[in-house]
Amino acid sequence: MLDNKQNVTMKKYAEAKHKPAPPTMDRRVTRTRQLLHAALNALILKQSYETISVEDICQAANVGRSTFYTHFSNKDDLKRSGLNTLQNQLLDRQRLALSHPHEHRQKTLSFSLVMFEHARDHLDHYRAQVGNHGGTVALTAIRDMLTKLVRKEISAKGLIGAQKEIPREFLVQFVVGAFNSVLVWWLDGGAKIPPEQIDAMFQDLIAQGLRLT
Amino acid sequence: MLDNKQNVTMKKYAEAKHKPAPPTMDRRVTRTRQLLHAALNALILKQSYETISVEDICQAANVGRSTFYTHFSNKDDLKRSGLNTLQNQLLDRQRLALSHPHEHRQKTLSFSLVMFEHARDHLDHYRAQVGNHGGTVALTAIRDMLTKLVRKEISAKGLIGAQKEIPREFLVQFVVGAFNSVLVWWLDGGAKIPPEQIDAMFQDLIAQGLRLT
DNA sequence: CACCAAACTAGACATCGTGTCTATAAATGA
DNA sequence: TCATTTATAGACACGATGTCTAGTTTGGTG
Repeated sequence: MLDNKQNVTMKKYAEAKHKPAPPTMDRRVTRTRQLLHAALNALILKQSYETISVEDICQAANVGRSTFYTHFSNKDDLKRSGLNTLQNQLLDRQRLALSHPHEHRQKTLSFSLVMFEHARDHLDHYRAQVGNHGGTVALTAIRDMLTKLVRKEISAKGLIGAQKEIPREFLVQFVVGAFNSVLVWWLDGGAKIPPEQIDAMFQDLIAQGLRLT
Repeated sequence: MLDNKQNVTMKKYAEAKHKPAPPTMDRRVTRTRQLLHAALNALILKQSYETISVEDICQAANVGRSTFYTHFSNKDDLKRSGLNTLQNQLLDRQRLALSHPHEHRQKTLSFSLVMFEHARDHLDHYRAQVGNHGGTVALTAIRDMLTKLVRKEISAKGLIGAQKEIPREFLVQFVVGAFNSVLVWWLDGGAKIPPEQIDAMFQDLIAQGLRLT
């Protein structure tokens, strides 16, 4: 029932979740997918993700609607797939950064700068995928990934005084929520502030708190 | 074109955005709306908001689908309308709290405790409307409201040292993001921790920052 | 270059959810 | 009781989704 001829053929390229990319990929496949991703990203910058139809994407990409469904099972699938590329790059950088423990300042969370920089380097993708217009799909994915990262970073470090009695998960949610919010704001504003600077601001608030008079 | 007989009649009760409630309301109207709200809230606790159809809601409420549309223009409208009730109550409490300046601790943001308490007092509503299953509608609304509140609170107070150079809006986004995230986490977990305690934790992190060793 | 397998495509199809409208029955409040 | 307001079933047009078929085009390989 499920083994449709077309689907079976395309499964050859099925992105096995975490393997890099199949050795060689038919040019047409590459082209089509790239066109669809680009089209979606372009559309998101103009209208909200929810209001975009598969038809719209195909039209913008100049690709037949039938073709869309041989590559992706629906709109969310397309979006997620685009996000995965970014995510893997990001995780690679993250690992790289952590593998240099000499620069690893102790009292600091290290995930944020890497992420701000990565976002700057792929600004268009990020604005579409993660910005306000991008809908829930990407934000959920990013949030999940961040949550794991932060959980690990916080667990690896100790806490001082009264904060020992605060549930770890509370801290994680606090940090991730604050970061996510700031990131979206930064992206929607066009990422005018340089990564190092916005990260410094974020680190300052995380470490020092909000100092009101 | 737009003046349909039914719509015109129902407009009598149109909630004029911020006026309290019409003097007398037909029993049937009250009953129907209440049923629909309850049904939606109940459904949200079982499945995600996006997957719920108007048909589903009507079935759960035991109300004709035609009837639905004489009261609300769509699913989001119903949701928002439910949220408005909560919001107005919350804003009232907020005003009340601010009108007692003697308890008004200076170096502190005051919105959070009021909100945690209000959430505790209407837990079922909140879990449905604001929790993770609740979709984007409510979160957006809550976020907007919070943003205004926090913006006002921060502007009213001064900042110390390096933080003077951080954009106000950055601070606002940081605080709102952190709070929202914590609130959702708390609600999804069943709000086991008492409001005073979770607020103390929040205030501690906002004021002192994350103290890592 | 010629060929075959793989990818593209238009278009048909069934299905579902939406929002509007009409005509009728039922409930309400005066 | 009675005029008015609601509730309702059901029909309708519409648009989007996901599947499928049959025919065309394309790219990689021998």
